[in-house]
This record gives sequence, structure tokens and C-alpha cells, in this order.
Amino acid sequence: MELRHLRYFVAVAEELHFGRAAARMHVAQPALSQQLKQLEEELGVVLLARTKRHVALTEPGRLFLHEARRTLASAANAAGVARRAAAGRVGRLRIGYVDSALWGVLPSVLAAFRDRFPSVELTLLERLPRQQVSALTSGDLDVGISPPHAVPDGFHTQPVSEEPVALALPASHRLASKKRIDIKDLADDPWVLVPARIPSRLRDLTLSACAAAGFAPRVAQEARQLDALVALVSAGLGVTLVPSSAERVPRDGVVFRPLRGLDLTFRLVALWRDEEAPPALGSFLGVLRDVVHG
Amino acid sequence: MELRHLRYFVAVAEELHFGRAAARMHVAQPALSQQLKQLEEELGVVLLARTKRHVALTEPGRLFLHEARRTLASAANAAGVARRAAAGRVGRLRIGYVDSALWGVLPSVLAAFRDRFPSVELTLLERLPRQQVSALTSGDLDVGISPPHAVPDGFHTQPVSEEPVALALPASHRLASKKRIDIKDLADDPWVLVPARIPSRLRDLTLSACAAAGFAPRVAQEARQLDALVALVSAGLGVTLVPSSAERVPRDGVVFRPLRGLDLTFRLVALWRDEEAPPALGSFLGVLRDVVHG
DNA sequence: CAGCTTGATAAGAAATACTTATCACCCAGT
DNA sequence: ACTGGGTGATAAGTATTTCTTATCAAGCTG
Repeated sequence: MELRHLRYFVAVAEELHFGRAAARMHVAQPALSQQLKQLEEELGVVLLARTKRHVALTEPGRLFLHEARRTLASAANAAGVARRAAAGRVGRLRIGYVDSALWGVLPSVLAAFRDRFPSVELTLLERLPRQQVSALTSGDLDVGISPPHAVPDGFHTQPVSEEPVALALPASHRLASKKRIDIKDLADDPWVLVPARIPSRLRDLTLSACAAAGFAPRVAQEARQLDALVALVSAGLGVTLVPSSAERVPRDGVVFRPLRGLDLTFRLVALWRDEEAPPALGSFLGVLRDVVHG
Repeated sequence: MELRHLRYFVAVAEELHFGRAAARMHVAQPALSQQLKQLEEELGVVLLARTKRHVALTEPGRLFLHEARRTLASAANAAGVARRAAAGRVGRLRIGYVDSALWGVLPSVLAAFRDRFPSVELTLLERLPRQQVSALTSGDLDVGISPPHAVPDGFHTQPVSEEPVALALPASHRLASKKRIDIKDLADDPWVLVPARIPSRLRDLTLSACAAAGFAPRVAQEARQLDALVALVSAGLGVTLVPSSAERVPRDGVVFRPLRGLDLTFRLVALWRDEEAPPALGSFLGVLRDVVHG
């Protein structure tokens, strides 16, 4: 049994006339007679009651018609799914991201993507950059959002965000009223930082900025995630550097101030491997580009 | 696109190996390569990532696999439905019956049928015999349950029930204590009967029995249905003849007594036209035969 | 690097779907 | 009654498609 049999049968069942059905199928009438006979023989069931003048459906034929339509619709749907999937309109996209990306454009990128490609199933996984790289390599991830450092060969990247780094300090801090802050004035302050064992671009930026200013920051408290760091700052336990987009999430007890004379930039890129890339990735990168430049 | 393409694709997707898939499909390996290439060209989608050494599913392929399985299952189901329908195991059966059949074997026939053929959709329609004949002729009914009178040519019949006619009389009736009752003793009694304008085998039997006994029954009250007649009897409004199976539904205030010296039989048959008969009718007649004879 | 495995390709063979021609049949209209 | 248009089935030949065998290029393995 092939789909052709079903197509022919449905045509005949709908027209109840071999000649018209044949015209609809763009074949000659005997072709239908032959194919339907073959179908009936394979099924061992008489689907059509031919009365030499009229064609009618038998009861099995009536039921088979319904199932045949279902099957044809299913086949058409399969083709449609494949094509839409290839166009990146349906499918699955597993996105790895670093914690700090949640404060930047990622949420609006995701919102825009969901809006334009509602049938793509999104999976979001918070991962450190090196974990993203290995997950991308093993095929467990489709795209990562990381700072553009230590990206191995064979990976493609596309910019996500680029923003200045700001200082987060307690509202009660002696420098809180200043408009811009010189990092040198914080040499004796307690700092809250990501633990050394966890690779962190923000931590690296902080350490190198302090070193350039001639001191090493005294770490009063550690936390792994940006929101925890800001929470510690609001509790007055120290100061820290954050991407300036963190300012968009106001929090009591914390003020954000630009640094004077220091041009630290926090960058994020999307990274992926072309070999494993699912079609939906193209859609995602397109949306990303639109959001970033629009 | 044909089911063959889907079968081949599913085989390759499951084996992830053209050679093994070809063996499973009982064809040579190039056939699969060709057919899959053709499928991909028709869809305009690469379903399989061939790396000269391994075969993997692309994301569209992964989604297409699911749909292809659905489609193949749907096709197999269509064939199954047709075959089961032809065997009378699924489908539809529209049964017309006379009111009095509800007191006889019909309920147990229906129960047995539902039990053995749960997938056959039953439609029950109370119809007078002549209505059954015309509905059968026009194809609105598949089988009728009627007394075997005035069955036109071209109809087949099969016995359903054959039972003596009993007299229903009020419990307070002067003859209620008798074991058998002579119909002559009821010449002056009031009767409850089906109206003359409604053809009724029971009414005909009653009138002919009374005529044979030398009187015409005095009709005190009329009712169209058997349960209504019995209700009138229980109210003491008269007597009437009923199929003896009506005794199995006890009712306060009514006693049933056999008639003396009178051998009236109430028969019911199934009737149908072979031309329009759906397969489920065969199943129904089989169950009917089983219930009637055993 | 040899040797095996894998999937793609080419070309001929086999299968099968389709076409044309024709028939038997039924019904409608003279 | 009979003819003529219309219907689906059948037969036979053609065309198309699918499958087979033979072969190749590429990649992994020992």
C-alpha cells in the first residue's frame, strides 16, 4: 500500500465517479480502476460498491476513507514539519548562558525569539563558559552565551552585548554621593567577588583593574552569582564591579557609579559550532542580530 | 512522496546505517540511497547528516522521523480499520425495532453484541414495521425487528423470537385467580388496545381471537405502546393481550394468564436487504442466532 | 599504509504504473 | 424497442520508476 492508493481512493470516494476522479488525479481512468482493485486486493476488502452505473462506498470503505484522509494529512504534515524545521521555524534550541547574561539583552532576545518562532522549543541552561564549550562540542548544547575569551578553534561567534563596567557600592558608602569613582579610592575597601576557583570574566576584570591601580582587592565575601554579589553589596559587605546593565534592576541599598579614567568593557558573544547547528540556530542568530542592532 | 520513502527513512533513522536498514527492508543498499536522496530532494530538506562514515539525523530529520512514524502507523491503522470493518468488528449498525421487541430477547441480544463487538456503533430506533421497510429500502436502516408479516420481496429474515400470547388483566379482576382464561369470558369486559390507525400485530391477534370467540372487543382505552397498555391494565381500565415475555417485567396490579384453548403466537424476525447490508450486520445476525438458540 | 567498511554513483534489468483501445453494461430518450 | 451516451472493467503495449549489480571514493583501524 502506498500513498498513491490512498490519494486515488479518496478522489474516487469524493467524486463517486472514476472518470472525474481520474481527471482530478491527472491520470486516465483505467489507472484508477487498476490501482483501486490492487488496493482492495491487498486489504482483502471491497471498499467501493460498483453497480455498473453508480459508485458507492461500502461500510468498510466509509471508515477507510476517514483513515485514509487522516493518513494523507499526516504525510502532508510530516513534510511541512520537515520544511519548517529546515527553515528554523520549529525544532529545538538549547541555549547555554553565563549568569551575568541574564542582566543584559538575553531576556529581550528570548522574548523576541519566542514571539517570532513560537514553535521552537527553547531550553535554557546556566553554564560557565568552559562548560558551554564542552557541551557544544559533545552536542549537548546548540549555542552558548559567553564572554569572548578562550573560544577554541572551530567555533563561530556573534556579538551579543558590549557594555561598560560599573561599580556597585552600598548606598551608605562614603563615596556613594560621588558621580564617578576612582578605583584607587577603594584600595582599602572590602570587596565581594566570585570565588577564585570559578572562572569569571568580571573577576578577571576586577583584579586587573585593581592591579593597574596598584593594589590587590581585599575579598571580604564571595558569591557565585551576580545577583548574590549585588545582594551582598546592598548588605554593606563590600563593593564589586558589575556590567552596567545591572543598573536596570534597581535594588534598595545599592548605587551604581561609573569608574573614572578606566574604560573596562564587558562583552558577551554567542558561540556555536557550524557542524552541529540546528536550523533554529539561524533563526536565533537572526533575532539576536535584530535585537542588538535595532 | 510515498509510504515507501517513509518506511525507508524510518529504517535508516533507526539503524543509522544504510546497509543494515537495506537488509531490514529486503533491498540492496543503493536503493535506499536513491530513495532517500529523492525524498530529501522533494522535501528540499536534508534529513540525514552523512559524514562518509556515520549517519546521523539532522534536526529536521529528527522531527520528520516522528511524523513519519505517525504517518506509517496511521496507514497501518487505516488498513486495520478496513479489515476489521469488513469482518463486521467495527462500523455502524442502525437497528429499527417495534416497541414490543423491548420486552423479549432484544435487550439480551444487544448486550451480547456490545460485549462481542464493542467497536460497532449501535443506533436504536423504534419504528413501526412499515417504517422499518421503507427505511431499509432507502438505506436509513440496516436491520429491522418486526413481526414477519407483510415483508416485501427482496428482504431476508431471520427468527428472533416466538412466544405465546398471554392475557394481562387487573389483579382485582374477577378472573384473576383463574389459572387459564377462556377468551369468551371477556366478551363483555373493557379492553385496552393500540389505536386502529396504528398497524399492530398484537391488535390484529386480539381482534381475530375475539372474532373467533364470537364477539368484538369493546375498546375502553387506547395506548400506542406496550408499557402504556400494561399501565392501563394495572389501573383497572381493561384487559389486553401481550407477548408472554412481558410477564418478566412484573408490575403491581397486573396478572398475566395464559389463554385456554387458544394458541396465539407472537413472532418477531430480523429483516434486512442484502444489497445494503453493512458487514456488522453479519456479526449482529450471528449474535442473534447464538442468543436465540442457546 | 593496507584493508575493511561505508555510502554514493552509474548503468542495465526488473517491476509496475500508466496509456490507448475496447468491451459489456445500464439507463434515457426518442 | 432500440439506439446512443455514459460508465467502469479489461487487455495489451508503453513509459516510468524502482531495484540490482558493479564500482568508486572516502574514512577509519590495525
